[in-house]
Amino acid sequence: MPKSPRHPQPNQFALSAVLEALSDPIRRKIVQQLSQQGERSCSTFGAYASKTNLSYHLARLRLAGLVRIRPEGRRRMLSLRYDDMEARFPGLLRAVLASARNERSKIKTSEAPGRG
Amino acid sequence: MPKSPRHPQPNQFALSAVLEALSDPIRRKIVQQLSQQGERSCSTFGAYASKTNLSYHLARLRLAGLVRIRPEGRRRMLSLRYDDMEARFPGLLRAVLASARNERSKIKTSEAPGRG
DNA sequence: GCAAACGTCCAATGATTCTTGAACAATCAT
DNA sequence: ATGATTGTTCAAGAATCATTGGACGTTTGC
Repeated sequence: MPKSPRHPQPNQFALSAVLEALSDPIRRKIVQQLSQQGERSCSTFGAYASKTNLSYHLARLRLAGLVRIRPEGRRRMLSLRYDDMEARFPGLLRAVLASARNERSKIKTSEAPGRG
Repeated sequence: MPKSPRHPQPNQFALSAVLEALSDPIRRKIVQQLSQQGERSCSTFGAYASKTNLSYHLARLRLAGLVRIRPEGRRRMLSLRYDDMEARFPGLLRAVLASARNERSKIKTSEAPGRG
């Protein structure tokens, strides 16, 4: 694998890039998992996209400042840059994660209360 | 002008559509102005894009659930659907608006502490 | 060195998005 | 009805994004 990739600093984060990154369901899912389960290798997310495509999505998350990628052996460990995001855009990531959780339980809201 | 356009209900709002809508600087600027100055006519935002292009951006905001468009005479009045957004995705719009305000004051952060 | 495991980089393709201009529609004033 | 105002709709082009396959680089193990 190539060298360690570039990571922007918090004061370089662009709101447009962050929102674009989070607007994609695959990328949002990855961010969600990282927030729940902590650091993980790229291959953990192999089910969400092909190898190449996953690399593309991870690069977008990285360039937006949302994730950090750290080489370890022949793997690359992914982690959420929650604190950096919080420093730059307070409350934003938290709100998006909460909204994503909330949306999952969207199906069926008003209708047929029935008995169950 | 055609009939009154379609507006989705809060339980139909999609997080991806909302984040996509807010990821564009022009659309975010419009949302920002609406949040600060209340209801306004489309033409108020004529400086941000051409007539046709503006109509396109406003349609995206509308379909995402972010704005309501109401015909009044020969104008169309725009307003932010803040409460509907808050009901569907609590804290999200507030966080984005705060982030947008914050970003504006980004230029020059760490450098030349000097004496002032 | 050679092969397998894990990912990245590049070029190409298909799908969306953004932007524009021309034509159309509704309202207001004369 | 005529014309000006205010926006929408349609078709088309430019730009960007998403996805894929093939080649390549790095680490691990024989």
